[in-house]
Amino acid sequence: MRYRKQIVSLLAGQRHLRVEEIFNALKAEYALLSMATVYRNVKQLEQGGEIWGFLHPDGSVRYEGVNDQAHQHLVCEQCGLITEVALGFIEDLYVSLKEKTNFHLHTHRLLMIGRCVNCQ
Amino acid sequence: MRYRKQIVSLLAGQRHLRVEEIFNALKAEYALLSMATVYRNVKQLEQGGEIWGFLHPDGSVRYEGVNDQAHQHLVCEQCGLITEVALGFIEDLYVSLKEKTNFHLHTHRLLMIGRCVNCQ
DNA sequence: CTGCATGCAAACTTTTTGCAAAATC
DNA sequence: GATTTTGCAAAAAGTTTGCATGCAG
Repeated sequence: MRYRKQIVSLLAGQRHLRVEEIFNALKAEYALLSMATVYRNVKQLEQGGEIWGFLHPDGSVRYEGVNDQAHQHLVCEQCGLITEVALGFIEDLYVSLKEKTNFHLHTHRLLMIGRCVNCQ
Repeated sequence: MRYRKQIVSLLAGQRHLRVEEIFNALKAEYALLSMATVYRNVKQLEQGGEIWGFLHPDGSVRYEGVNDQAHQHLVCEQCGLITEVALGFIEDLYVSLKEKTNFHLHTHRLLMIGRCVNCQ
């Protein structure tokens, strides 16, 4: 996985990219790169928990880096702007879910959809 | 949209179905039904906020009904089992986000991924 | 009637796979 | 050298669209 690091760092910068966008970004540097490779790398990184994908309200699958900083998404349904916020209390869930339901949480994805400041 | 109601009630029953599964379920009753129609209906229902889709960890897009009962998902990454739980405090978010960031929340999707009781 | 929803087939888009060449260890 | 990763091309999924027909208001 020669491209592993590049993909991770691409996604580390607060970005939510489609596979094709990742491809284009890397393509600039590695002209020979193929989509198949990007798909393979993305899938492995996702399974390894280093990045994750979610369904954007526009219908596309987007990926972002999993950083230690727990954070959640505000997605504007009008313009697509994604803002990340930190909602600390989510962490409490991990503990209480384990206690109450014996469900062992590994990770979570909170997508909050609405209208951003500019689109109201 | 002749199939609107059937799709909504199919998804109302605690189910998380792929488009193809919706198609198969309705196909039993309406032999002539085509996938295109299901896609068209699903998309319209989604845009209308009656159902919504999310990316299941297995990679497929699944839909579920939006019922008044706010609820969240526990998805087992091992067996795929989806459990729904009600986490009341999420509602507080709507108010506090509006106050703090002026982001007007319309809806949210919380996916919690981990291991269910049987798969630990 | 008039207009919107549907079925069908074709066109796209997105994602996966087989395999030989190349890179890695 | 043996093993893993890559490019390419082709195939398989998944999704959308054009158009003639059918159903609903």
